[in-house]
Amino acid sequence: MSAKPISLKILAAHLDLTVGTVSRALNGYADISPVTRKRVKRAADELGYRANQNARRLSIGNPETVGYLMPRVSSSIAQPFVAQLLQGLGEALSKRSWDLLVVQPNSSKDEMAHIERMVRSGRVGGLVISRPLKNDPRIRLLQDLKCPFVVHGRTASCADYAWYDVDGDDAFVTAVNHLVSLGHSRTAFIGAPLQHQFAQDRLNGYRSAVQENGLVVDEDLIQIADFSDDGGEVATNMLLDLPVPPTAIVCVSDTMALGALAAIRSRGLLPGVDISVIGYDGLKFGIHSNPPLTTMAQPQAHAGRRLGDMLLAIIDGDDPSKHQELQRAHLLRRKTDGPLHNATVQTNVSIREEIL
Amino acid sequence: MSAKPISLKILAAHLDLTVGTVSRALNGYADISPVTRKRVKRAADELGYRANQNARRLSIGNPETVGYLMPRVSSSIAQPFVAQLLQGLGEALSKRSWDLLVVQPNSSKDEMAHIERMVRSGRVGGLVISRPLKNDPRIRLLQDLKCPFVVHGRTASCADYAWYDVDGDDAFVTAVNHLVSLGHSRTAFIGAPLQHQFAQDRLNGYRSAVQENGLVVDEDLIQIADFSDDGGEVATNMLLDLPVPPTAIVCVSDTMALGALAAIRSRGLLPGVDISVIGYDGLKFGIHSNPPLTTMAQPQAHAGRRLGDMLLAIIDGDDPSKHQELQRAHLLRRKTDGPLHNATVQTNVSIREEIL
DNA sequence: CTGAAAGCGCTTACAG
DNA sequence: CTGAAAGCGCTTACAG
Repeated sequence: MSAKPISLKILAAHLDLTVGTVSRALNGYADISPVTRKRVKRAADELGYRANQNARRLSIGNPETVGYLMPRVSSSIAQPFVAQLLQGLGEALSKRSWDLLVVQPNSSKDEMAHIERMVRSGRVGGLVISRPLKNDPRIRLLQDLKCPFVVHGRTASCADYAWYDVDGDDAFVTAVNHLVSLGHSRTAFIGAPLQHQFAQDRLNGYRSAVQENGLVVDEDLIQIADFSDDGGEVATNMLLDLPVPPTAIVCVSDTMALGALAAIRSRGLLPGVDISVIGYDGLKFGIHSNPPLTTMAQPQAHAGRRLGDMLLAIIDGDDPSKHQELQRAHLLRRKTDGPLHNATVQTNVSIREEIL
Repeated sequence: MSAKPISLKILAAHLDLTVGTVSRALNGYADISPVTRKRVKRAADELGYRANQNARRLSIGNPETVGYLMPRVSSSIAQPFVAQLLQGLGEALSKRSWDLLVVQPNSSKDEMAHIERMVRSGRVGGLVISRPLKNDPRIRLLQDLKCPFVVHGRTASCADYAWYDVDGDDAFVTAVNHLVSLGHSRTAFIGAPLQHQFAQDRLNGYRSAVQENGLVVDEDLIQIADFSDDGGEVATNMLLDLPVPPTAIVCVSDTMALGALAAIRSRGLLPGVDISVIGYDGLKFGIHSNPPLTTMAQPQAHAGRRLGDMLLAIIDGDDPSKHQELQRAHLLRRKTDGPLHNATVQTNVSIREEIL
């Protein structure tokens, strides 16, 4: 189908030189006379010669490629960060003109098999993985395979590998403190399934912040749901049905927070006035929600870039544990956080009494 | 850094066979005795042998890899479709265990260079590109290089290559007709820069629908702006400042429509009541806008999958022009479209008079 | 400064 | 049914 590319051999023949000489000229070896170097480069340009990468990489024994394991199918709203991450990774790799391979596994088993195949077949020199589970088998596998890797996120015991993460614990302390300062003493937490380490971290932050403010953690105020807007909506409905509903909610993601807003509005309540909601991520979309979503914004523009740089450094021989970067999220106030509104703080018991 | 993978040579030595025999056994050649085939496969499994892909691909002369050219940095809201597309492409390729390479160029020049390098260096056997320009140099280049490719979107003269597109012309006819049926006779169009073919297609649909309904195209009602929510907001403000503002607006994307909603709300008007707005894309996020966004939804879940299948078929030798697929968008009514509301249809002239 | 040759790890006609 | 050998297109010591 595609036109046969010209090889080093025919370029050499064209120049009346040997392939070895041409190769060295092209690769800037010092022991080539300036004049033939010029000649060779010119001819290569003219003929559009490009070294075959499979051959080159086989020869030098380096795949010059890293792989990115896409997070498995999550809610369609949640994906925007993937494009940004790829962008950053690509930038980092392009400085050395390495390639970026993406892999999307269907199941956990599949994922493990993919990893093993990728590294054993010499296709990649390193891997980046996202959103680790609490006890992530991929990390163990990569360590066993002695394959350089970096993780976007981190697990509880993360001392011996490289990672880039945003401090979810800290973020939720900030969020809860902010709500307390607005007068809220019943703040609920809407979380994602706890096998994800990030879900656990954020819950930990919530718990410790509640306690540090001299309040008691009410387990009824902790709702774990599907990591989606629908999940957020379901969880919020549970909370609003409590005998004593919360006056504020922190959500593990902006997407879930959008579901929370929907549930709140559907009851005729006003987010930010009757009930405060704080999301997490800082998605730009939150500007357009109803009302605009207050959120803990994470500085994720550089994540891909940093992860790429780290991985390259590790492949070059750096100690992975030297490459660990913890960023902080910051409170981005829009319109869904507000002072405790006493008039509307009523229990469902009293509402029911009114109805009866 | 990474553990040295075991090669065919050492696997063969381990089995007391030659590499040729082992290779054929592994690749299921018929002329290998069943018993040694079993023996070989078992040993391969036990030792975790995986054929080195650079060597294999060099030998068979097939990169077994396709590349995806990421659209250049667009607004962060607009990116979600990238993840979906990659997912679909990955699925299609995985059936034959081909690899997916992603490339993100920084400039148009950079992009052309990338393409040339990718194909000339034998890194990819085919390429998929997104969002073609009206006269897209990438298409010409790929044709010159005789490199199999498919395009996500299409240009005006698209007879001789493979593409998958959603009919933007048709979609805007549908949108305008719908608004006309609601009583709107002054519908504006908010578009993106016209070098993008999709922007032109959608404008064409708008124009012809207006005319087909016996109305006159008012050039003041056509606003081209930056392809972002801010662009949509700016354009809408221009429209609302007209002596006789429109009563409805169709937008070239949901993202721009969100900006339109913001501009409308900021004037104390109600989208869907005072002014109708219809977006394009069908982003799930539109459920959460204020109010929920009516949109022309495109069935993009399968785009990646289809494009991947097409590309593979073309690489196998199919005629590219046999692979052209045009999907239709459908009207997804949420809350921003409504009947013409006479009470609020007032020109700015009258508003100004009130103020004076 | 350039050439001749070995090697990277596979696949695949060709013998036997 | 298996072995011996050539070849894929590069890179890189080693001679000279």
